[in-house]
Amino acid sequence: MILKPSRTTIKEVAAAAGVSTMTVSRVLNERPDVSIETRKRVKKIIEELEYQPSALARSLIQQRSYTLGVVTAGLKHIGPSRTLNGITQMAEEAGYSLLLKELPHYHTNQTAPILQELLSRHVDGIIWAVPEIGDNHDWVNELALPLEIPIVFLTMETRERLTIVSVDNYQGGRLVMEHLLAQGYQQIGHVAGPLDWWEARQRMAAWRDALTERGVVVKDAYWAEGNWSSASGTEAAEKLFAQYPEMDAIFVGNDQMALGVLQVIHKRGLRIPTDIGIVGFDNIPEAAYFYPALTTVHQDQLEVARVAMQEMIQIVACGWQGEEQPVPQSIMISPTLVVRASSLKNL
Amino acid sequence: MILKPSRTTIKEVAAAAGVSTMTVSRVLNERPDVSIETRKRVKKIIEELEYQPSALARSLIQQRSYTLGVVTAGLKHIGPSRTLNGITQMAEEAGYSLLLKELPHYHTNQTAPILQELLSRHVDGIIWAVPEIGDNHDWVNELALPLEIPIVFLTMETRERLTIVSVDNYQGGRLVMEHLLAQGYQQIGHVAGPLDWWEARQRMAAWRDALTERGVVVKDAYWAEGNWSSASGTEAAEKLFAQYPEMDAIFVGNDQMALGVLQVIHKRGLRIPTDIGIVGFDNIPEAAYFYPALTTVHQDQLEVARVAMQEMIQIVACGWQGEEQPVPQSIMISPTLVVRASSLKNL
DNA sequence: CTGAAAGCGCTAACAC
DNA sequence: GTGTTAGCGCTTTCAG
Repeated sequence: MILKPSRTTIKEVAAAAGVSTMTVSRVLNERPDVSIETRKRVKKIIEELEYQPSALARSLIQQRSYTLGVVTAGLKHIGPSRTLNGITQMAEEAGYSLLLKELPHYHTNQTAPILQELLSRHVDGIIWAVPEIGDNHDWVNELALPLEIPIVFLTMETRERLTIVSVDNYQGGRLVMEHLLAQGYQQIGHVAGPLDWWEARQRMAAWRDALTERGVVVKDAYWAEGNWSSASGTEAAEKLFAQYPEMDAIFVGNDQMALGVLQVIHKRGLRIPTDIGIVGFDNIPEAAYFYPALTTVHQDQLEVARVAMQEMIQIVACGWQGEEQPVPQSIMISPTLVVRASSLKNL
Repeated sequence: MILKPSRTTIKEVAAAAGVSTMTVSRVLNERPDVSIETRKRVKKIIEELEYQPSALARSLIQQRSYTLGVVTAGLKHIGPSRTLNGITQMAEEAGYSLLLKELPHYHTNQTAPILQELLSRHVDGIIWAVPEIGDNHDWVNELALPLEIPIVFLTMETRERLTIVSVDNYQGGRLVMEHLLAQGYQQIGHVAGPLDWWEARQRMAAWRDALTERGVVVKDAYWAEGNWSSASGTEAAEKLFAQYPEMDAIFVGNDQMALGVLQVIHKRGLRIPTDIGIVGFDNIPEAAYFYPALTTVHQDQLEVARVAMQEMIQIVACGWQGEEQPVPQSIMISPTLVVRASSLKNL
């Protein structure tokens, strides 16, 4: 089969079939009110001419494009790209095309032009898949609320009147702590991600709360802040060992930092998990092959995308049918703990 | 500022400014033939109404959308997402929007519908960023050649009449081998990626050629095939040690498999790089924090994207101006060797 | 310098 | 069942 660009128009098909463009249109849209014969004839011509209707022209007249805008950031990191992977799959399944924008930085005050551009391309909705860091979501009340098309946020702190889908990082942290405590670890330190990240704060809060509930008075010496990189994990671990020598376990804010932590532990000649237990967060593919294999928290990004897409479609459908929109809500997806050798003191 | 969807039309602007839509259009497109006063007045109204022209309507009439289709696969892996990252950056810079499609699998015979859909949305060109595996590019002669819009392929074997941009995997492999030989390693084994991948074959060919040039008769016992995963790296390493005990270095097809290989080496109590040297490929962020830090080959995906976008823009521009198209060519981007502890026998 | 008419490719609304 | 008219939002062409 040879593809031509969609330059064959409905007019040519109509002419070739000896009918009006309207009839061709009806055939294309599988309307019932076309006689069997005409339908057959038109379909044959469509095949022959390899006619492909213009989604652009359709979008224009139907005021609906079946296209969603996706805004992301930090695609070169595994987290955002996993999220995007989930979105592409769900969008495909739902019959939507995606218009992709990647922010140059996590922080950008250029959100208005980006929304403008997506709007100018008549997207039916927007998925904002940029992690919440510092004040990089401060624009939402000003810009997102008045937007007449739906916008669904991923990985953002709960806010009134907005539709948000996030993995429950706090719960993930609690899973880690329950596990470590159940294994008999007592002196649990924490390597936090950068605390301007909402996710890092959630994970840390879980650590702090779990300890506090056990009656531990959490001191500043018990934790150190990293920046998600393995290098920062190394630094943080050195610091922690210096200021908290009794430490017998570390809850590390992500797997990459955990890798850096492991290095420090090996250099110090400590045994894992006997002398010290380690747990990470994210379940990157490599984590199962760290030395030792790393216990970590798995986030189901496909599930996040599925829920986000469901919400989106529901809102779009309601707007389309003139029905009342569902109340915006914040939905949390539960993560799961993947237990491996690095934290299994009791075998 | 409050954004409305782009429902403010050029008509309303024209009415509010007391001019025809044509004049507004001229102002929008910065045409010179509008009086200063009229221009000012129109611009003011545009501001006030927050008017945003419809890119859709423009695309329809101009027969040009300033949109490119991007087809990718395996986004959840770091390689493809890095590539996509480069593409988004370069597209933004060039003023193009991106319509993203992710194939459900690397092998799919559903390429025609995907091209069709992109065409129906009037993309100006297509970037096919799916790695070449088995016969998953066999459709190109049939479908891509007759396409009236340009299509640029990434990471594909050279083919006549097609525009292709790839990292030179063969050269990368040669860099690895030069380095290992220079370090004094003699018995160099290879853990290949899955050999239906073009990239894996290129890397392996470099290994084989380098040894052959040194007068080594390459035996089947000297290599094993993996599937890119750390698990397969472990298996391959076990197999290699069994069938090639004299081995003093391993060139591993990617970093993730190298991680699995490292595990095996540690369990066997061998010292790196004294007893055995290891080199990977890809330079994933974690590689610098493997134990020991991994020597590997870095691929500049941003450069790949830049070159691909340049080619694309050039071809589009020529088609637009009715000029002759440049001759399709296959462009190779040189990778670089990142030397770390895992292969530094001589310090 | 400005506007009127025509039309990009398609479909909603109404005829017949 | 089918065709006609009108128009989505914009720009091209040509008149003035």
